[in-house]
Amino acid sequence: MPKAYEEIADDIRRSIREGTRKPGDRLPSEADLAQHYGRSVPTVQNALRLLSEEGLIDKRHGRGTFVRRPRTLAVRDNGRHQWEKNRARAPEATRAETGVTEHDTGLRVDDLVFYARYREIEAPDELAAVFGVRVGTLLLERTYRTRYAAESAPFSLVTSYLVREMIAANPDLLDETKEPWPGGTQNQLHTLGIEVDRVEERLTARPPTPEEAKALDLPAGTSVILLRKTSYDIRDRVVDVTLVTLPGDRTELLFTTSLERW
Amino acid sequence: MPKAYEEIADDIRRSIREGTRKPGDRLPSEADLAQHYGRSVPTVQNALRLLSEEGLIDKRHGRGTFVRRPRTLAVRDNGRHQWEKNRARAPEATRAETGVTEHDTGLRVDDLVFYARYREIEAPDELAAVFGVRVGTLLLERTYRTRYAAESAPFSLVTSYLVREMIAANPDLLDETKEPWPGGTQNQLHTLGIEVDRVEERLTARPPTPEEAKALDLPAGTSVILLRKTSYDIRDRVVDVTLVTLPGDRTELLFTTSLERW
DNA sequence: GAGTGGTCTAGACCACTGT
DNA sequence: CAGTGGTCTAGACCACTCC
Repeated sequence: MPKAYEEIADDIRRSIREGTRKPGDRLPSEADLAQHYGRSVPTVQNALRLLSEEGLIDKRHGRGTFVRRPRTLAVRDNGRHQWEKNRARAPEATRAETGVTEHDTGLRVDDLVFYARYREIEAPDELAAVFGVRVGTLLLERTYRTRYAAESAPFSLVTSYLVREMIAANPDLLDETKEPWPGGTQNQLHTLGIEVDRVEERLTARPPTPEEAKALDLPAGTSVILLRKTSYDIRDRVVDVTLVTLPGDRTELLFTTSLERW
Repeated sequence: MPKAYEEIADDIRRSIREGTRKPGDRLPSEADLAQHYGRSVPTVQNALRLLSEEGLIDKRHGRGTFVRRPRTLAVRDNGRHQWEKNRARAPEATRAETGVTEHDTGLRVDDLVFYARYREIEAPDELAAVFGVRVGTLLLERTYRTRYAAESAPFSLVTSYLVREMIAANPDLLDETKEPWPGGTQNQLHTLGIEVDRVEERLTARPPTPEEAKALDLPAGTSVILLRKTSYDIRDRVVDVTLVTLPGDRTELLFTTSLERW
């Protein structure tokens, strides 16, 4: 026994994949679709919800249902880490010109709006273990939001953790009003004589929580990519842990792995 | 005006986050919840669907609704590429012992069931551009499915493309019955004198298509990670393009970037 | 067979959008 | 204001699971 809402969804999905309906096209109203398929409105809504969850359509209250346009804007390249390291010892003027974010997006500093908040917290179990410190050790938690000047939602949620004691020798690093810091975290660590040796990034993906969907202005039918970046210095200490939440429909991550020559 | 189904969803979501309801717990039946909240059954179903999309609960027909257990099984590490390169020149006995998949998952060859299909296709626009060949050039398309012996669904969908002319010198490479090939693609290329220099991996995430959900046996409320791997040889030619679809709830990707010393 | 979730209806009323 | 999607009801019947 074929399920009515799946049949309707299959039919519309096919029309989108085949190109009969193009990105940006408006679908008939739910009432019209109900009549066309000889079903009730809730059944049609059921079908449309399925397609919405798959990311194929956008429903807009009061306006209609539209075929979604695919999009990917920012590319985040792991070459950024070497790039940032090279900049860490450059003169301030050079560092202030362009940051990693502009390096990623190809935009200029003026196109972006930056926000940072610092807070001190006591290390919970998990972070204490990663940093190799006792539970309760003071950490500096730094929260960042960056968005396009033209848009209202940030394009990533970033939280970074540092061990307070490790960086306290430079009081400027505890002061959120010094952000955005020219040259980024690697330059900040450089002022303390810390050299970053390697960066580990762990990735997973899942549907957004309601809070994430709201903060990143994500439509239904999108995923978030969770990135956990751990920086090690040349003495193999963990010097920074950063958690990043990225919108799956607007982000591409690029990792290049160079191999040793034979 | 608060929406009833959101209030119900918020209430249950809170109970899960706070730990009042633990992973594996069964929720009351929809009828019971409807009575408890003084709402109709469809409204309760609406709330539960929301939580299901978020990946918090699992609905199982005829059995009940359960708090989902988080899981991550396989870790895919970009160290795998150097590891595979080192093996590419090893004796066959060594190569046959362990493949990259076992390297990733920590399992033994016996725990896995392997499947491969080869097919020749004419290069479409996009692949032709990547390989730097004319549209219509013959490519070898290799489709792989690997699954745990104990489970029915594979844990990834893999499709690899090679330029037929580039590999035809070794007829064994055109024969799917030679799979699984000890030492993997890098050893296959090595038999032709091709040395892989670097690997580029591009990642995005999105909800699964119905086909992907079925093939990977994905429950509602999960995402897929799409990985597109491009291998370059030491002459900077593209020698392999591989598309991988991974279940977001069972996979963690790990990338390590080493930086040059000062 | 009892209990669970899955599908569907017919219709009401609300909320948002654009004219 | 007309048209659109959003929410909700009360109840029917089906399909799956387990005892």
